[in-house]
Amino acid sequence: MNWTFDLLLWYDNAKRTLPWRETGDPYCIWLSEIMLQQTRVDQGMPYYQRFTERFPDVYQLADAQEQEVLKYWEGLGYYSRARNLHKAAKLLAAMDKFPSTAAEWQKLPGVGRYTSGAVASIAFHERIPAVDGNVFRVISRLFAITSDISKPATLKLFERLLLDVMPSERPGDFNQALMELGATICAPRQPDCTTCPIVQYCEAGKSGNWSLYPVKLAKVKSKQLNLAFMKVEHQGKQLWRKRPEGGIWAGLWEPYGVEAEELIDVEFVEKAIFETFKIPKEKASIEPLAPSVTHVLTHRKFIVSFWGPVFLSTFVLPDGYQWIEPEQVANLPKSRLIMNVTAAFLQS
DNA sequence: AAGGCGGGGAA
DNA sequence: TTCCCAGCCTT
Repeated sequence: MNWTFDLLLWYDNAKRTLPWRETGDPYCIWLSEIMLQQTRVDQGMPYYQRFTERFPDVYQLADAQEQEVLKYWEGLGYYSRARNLHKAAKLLAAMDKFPSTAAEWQKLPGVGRYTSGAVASIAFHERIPAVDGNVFRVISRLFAITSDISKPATLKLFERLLLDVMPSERPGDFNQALMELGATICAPRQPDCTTCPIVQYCEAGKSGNWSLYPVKLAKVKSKQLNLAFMKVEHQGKQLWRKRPEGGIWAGLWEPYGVEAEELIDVEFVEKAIFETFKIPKEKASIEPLAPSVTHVLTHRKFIVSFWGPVFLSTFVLPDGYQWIEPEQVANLPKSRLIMNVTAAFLQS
């Protein structure tokens, strides 16, 4: 007997009931894997429900407009996932059937080593590992591995190790069991080793040294940036733009704004408005629309202020911006930051 | 190999 | 605050 047996036995009894575990549909399994990238189950669940209701199969998704797909992703973050999902759906819809191997799945946009392994093992029973953050933690503790998990070579090491030990039967359940253990018992802090089904095999668990694993050297450094959004109006319409490809919040909408390294005060905003819209300085006088807020991301910290309103008598359209009817604003896909402050823009 | 890319829950 | 979550892509 070995640890893989005990792990699977535990999984059969203790696994959570999740909607994507109630189906064998590759579309649903693929969607769930994309949606849960760097995202907790609790956070993704309501999105999964709404998404599958509106896009029940790959053809419905492929036929949709990207803006509507983003609308259903609104607030979930990492929006390139939604755009790549949509692109991949178009490719899949043009095929006779879903690919059945991890190698084929990994050719699709947004599908990397983890997701391809997860989909192929769960939906098609291919004997291939799926190493995510949970698996890194469980396996590094189980074997007291001190390799830096932020290095690609360490991922290969873990995949090699798992390929050697994973059972031929139920590879998908085996991969999910590792993730389930990491998510429910073998937590980053305060793991519950007393209820762990494989603690007797675990180097870290037996010695109480769980806090040493996994080893992760790279740490993201957060940069601070200042943003100012302005309510600019012309004949009852507001100035908004769809953020360009390539950067943060790509494809999502926001009101007219400026960004700067330095603090953005009223003088800064008045100067920006004067230079952009060429209106008389005395008419460029504006005030705060709402209190400033701090918006924190993993790699950014934004200090955000809101100004206006600015009424334009002449029609000025900065590059990339459009005039939007206030009633249409609700339909635009927006980042969480913009979702939070849209009300202040509409009412004031 | 390194950095960009969201948002939220937990300690 | 800090960590990290069913990671992927570009440079």
